[in-house]
Amino acid sequence: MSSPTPTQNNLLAALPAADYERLVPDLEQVPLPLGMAVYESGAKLDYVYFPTDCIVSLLYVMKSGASAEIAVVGYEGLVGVALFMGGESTSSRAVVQSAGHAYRLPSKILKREFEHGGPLQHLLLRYTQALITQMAQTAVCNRHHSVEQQLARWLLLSLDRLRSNELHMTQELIANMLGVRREGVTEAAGKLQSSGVIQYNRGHIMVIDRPGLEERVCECYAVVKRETDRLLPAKTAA
Amino acid sequence: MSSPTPTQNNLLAALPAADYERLVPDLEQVPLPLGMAVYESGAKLDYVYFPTDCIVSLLYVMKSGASAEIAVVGYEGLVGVALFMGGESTSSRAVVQSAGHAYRLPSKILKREFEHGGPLQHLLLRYTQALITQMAQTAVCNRHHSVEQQLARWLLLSLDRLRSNELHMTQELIANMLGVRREGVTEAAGKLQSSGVIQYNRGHIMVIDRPGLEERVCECYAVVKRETDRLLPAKTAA
DNA sequence: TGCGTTCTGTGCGCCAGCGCACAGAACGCG
DNA sequence: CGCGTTCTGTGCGCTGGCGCACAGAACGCA
Repeated sequence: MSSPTPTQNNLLAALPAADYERLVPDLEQVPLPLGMAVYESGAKLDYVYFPTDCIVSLLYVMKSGASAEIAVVGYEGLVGVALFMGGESTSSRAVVQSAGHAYRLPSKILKREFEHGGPLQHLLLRYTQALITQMAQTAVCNRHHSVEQQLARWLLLSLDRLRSNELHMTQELIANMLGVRREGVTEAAGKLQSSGVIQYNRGHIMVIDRPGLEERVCECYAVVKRETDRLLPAKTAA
Repeated sequence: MSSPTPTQNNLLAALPAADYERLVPDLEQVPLPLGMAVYESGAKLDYVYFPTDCIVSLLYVMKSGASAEIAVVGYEGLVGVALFMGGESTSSRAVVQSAGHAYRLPSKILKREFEHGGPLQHLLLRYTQALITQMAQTAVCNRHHSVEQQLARWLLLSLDRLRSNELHMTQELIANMLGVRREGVTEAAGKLQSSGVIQYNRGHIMVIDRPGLEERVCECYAVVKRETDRLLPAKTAA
């Protein structure tokens, strides 16, 4: 597997050529190993990250140690929206959930470009709105849906963001993301497996019947997907 | 009670004089009656609303009819961030939760001003980030905290946004916001009342011991408040 | 090959919150 | 003043998810 190019990130790919060319010299590819904290709660952001083949979870960790995922970011987005929103930091952490690579850009550069307005700014703001939709729907899902439905939603969202149908991830980790017990994930995954929708194997999950999975998911997935597609039409230019 | 002025909305009040003066002619005060849908899920936004003495809930209503509040907006913010984020619409509804007034501004005008960049843009984006924090924390709270804690959080957030210590609101409505049973609210409110923290009376709630209430709330309230205060320093200029 | 470690499956008892079904209490309209 | 309507309180039984405690299974390193 060769090293990914910047245009494998949809936001970078969607930039007008002129903007893209101006950014390229400052883009630096970095490997993002599993579990790495891309940024910590409350910390100032030195870089923003454009994932190409990894996923990063935004999650909040409570004083008690319990945690909950707020949103997940993959090749369709960037990590660090707080930078250009003006806050410089957020109360959540960003953790690599599936190892891979990202291009990072110094905060200063992104801010400068953002301030120019125009397509780059519009693109980033539209992405931010897609992220907002994801957060809102996470709140709703947390309130009303079963662990099984949430697991299905989480799988679909994650796999969409990896352009893949498999995932390396222990049940323990998934439980942390969903903010539920590990045993709850075991049970839910067991049901999905015995219905032939997924195949689970010690930290390796594979979706073998995507339509089947989509039948079992709650409406939350579709809401997020529809809104993401609406706000971020696939690659425009490079 | 005389009619509120635009500067009772913190965002409007924080604008530089020049920007404010430019907007004033297009600001129109409107009464927002209880229960009014300021905008519907998926609908195009014709106006944005700057509340002065009311609160508006952003909530998502599921196909089943069940609902959950995503965030609440008062004099500190505006309703309709999707407008300048580029989406023009959102998947949630905005419903008046406590009647009062707002100043509304035609979408076109706000968009034009936003595109100029500068203080107005920065202010709106910072507000949006505060809103994001609120949504994220709502997701966390929905996952991990008891109805009583959530009720406490909701009361504090709502009252902060009304600059008040009382609220007209039935338990039924609160239950809709929190996405729980009405009986659950009755029970939680009963506990708070018997500890002398609030006083409840047929659609009329009054906080009589705010420190007591703050002792019972989960950390989610403080996170949102701290972040809101950080991002939106109180009135700057008018 | 063997042994520790990590991951997954299972079986409890427990409890918060749900759904439902009423009863009383407060209000407001004619 | 009386009567319908709205709001609040209470009492069930039920269930999904929690916390805990193991046991087996797979892996990986020596």
